[in-house]
Amino acid sequence: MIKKGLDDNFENIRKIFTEYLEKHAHRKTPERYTILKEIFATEGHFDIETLYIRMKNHKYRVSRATLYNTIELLLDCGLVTRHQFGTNYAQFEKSMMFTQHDHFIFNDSGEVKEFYDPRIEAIKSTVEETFNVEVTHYSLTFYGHARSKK
Amino acid sequence: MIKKGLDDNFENIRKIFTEYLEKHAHRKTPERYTILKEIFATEGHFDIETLYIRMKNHKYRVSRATLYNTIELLLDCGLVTRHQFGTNYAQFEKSMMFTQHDHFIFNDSGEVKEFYDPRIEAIKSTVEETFNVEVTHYSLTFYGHARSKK
DNA sequence: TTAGATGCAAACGGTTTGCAGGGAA
DNA sequence: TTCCCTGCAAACCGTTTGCATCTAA
Repeated sequence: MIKKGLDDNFENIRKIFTEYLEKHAHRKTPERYTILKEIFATEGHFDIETLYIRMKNHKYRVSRATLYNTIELLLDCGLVTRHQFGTNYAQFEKSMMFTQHDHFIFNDSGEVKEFYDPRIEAIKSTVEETFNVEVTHYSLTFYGHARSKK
Repeated sequence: MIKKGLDDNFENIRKIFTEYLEKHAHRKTPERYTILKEIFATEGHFDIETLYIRMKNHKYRVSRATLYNTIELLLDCGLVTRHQFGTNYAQFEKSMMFTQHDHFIFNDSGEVKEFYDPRIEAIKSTVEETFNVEVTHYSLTFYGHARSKK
């Protein structure tokens, strides 16, 4: 049951990607679909190198160039989100349609926690009014460490 | 009057840096003080390359290596803050002791606006309680564009 | 058939590092 | 005098690009 649900969900993702590719007259290559599948098959955040290694381990050889190229498309159609957690390399995660969230990063390990606080929307609105702008996206990240137990 | 006030303020900054260097048994080299001065003499955000060029124009030749080295010290003693606005290079700004603020970035030009909304503190507290952590710092950045006038 | 995509490797650009020479303590 | 710091240039590493080859349409 659950398995089927997940499959159905991925079918939907696949369809979104297909529609996007068709709309923009991009080719539907097997590489692109395999990358999409690999990304949606795993949880959490990843960087390009990790994804590259993972696909190698799964016996599917793609070039880094194609990974960068495809990630670009996935970002453009909203299926993947890009983060830059204070480092000089990018991290990504599959978009979770109905669960907008922000991040807490452990200073030492880099471990990522997710949360959502609706009050951020109020701040966003205020910023939009203050500068007379339209916010397209935002990034809220807290950094810190476990509380020292007393 | 105002000029004097600024100078006094910089004297104070200088003193903070000196105390930091002494405390950590780091040498008080002229390069380090010149870099500090250059950073506090200008407004807004900057990256290493910009600072490098600017110092060259002011007829003071420093190596990039020394800039990176010194910035590290300034970050460590809290006189400078580091940002990574979604790019793969870092931007910095002098710390403004009494004016905590966040950023709005224009997607096209990269222009930076600053704001402060106290409601972020409430979100921070909630995150600390939720994950039982202590937040050491955070980053809140909105990205967007000017409102299209109708 | 052909324009767009892939794979490979070289180029790029910000940052880091190794090392010889220089200067603060 | 000592050894930390500086300047220079090479190394690093994530990302981008050029190009020959391949393939979806």
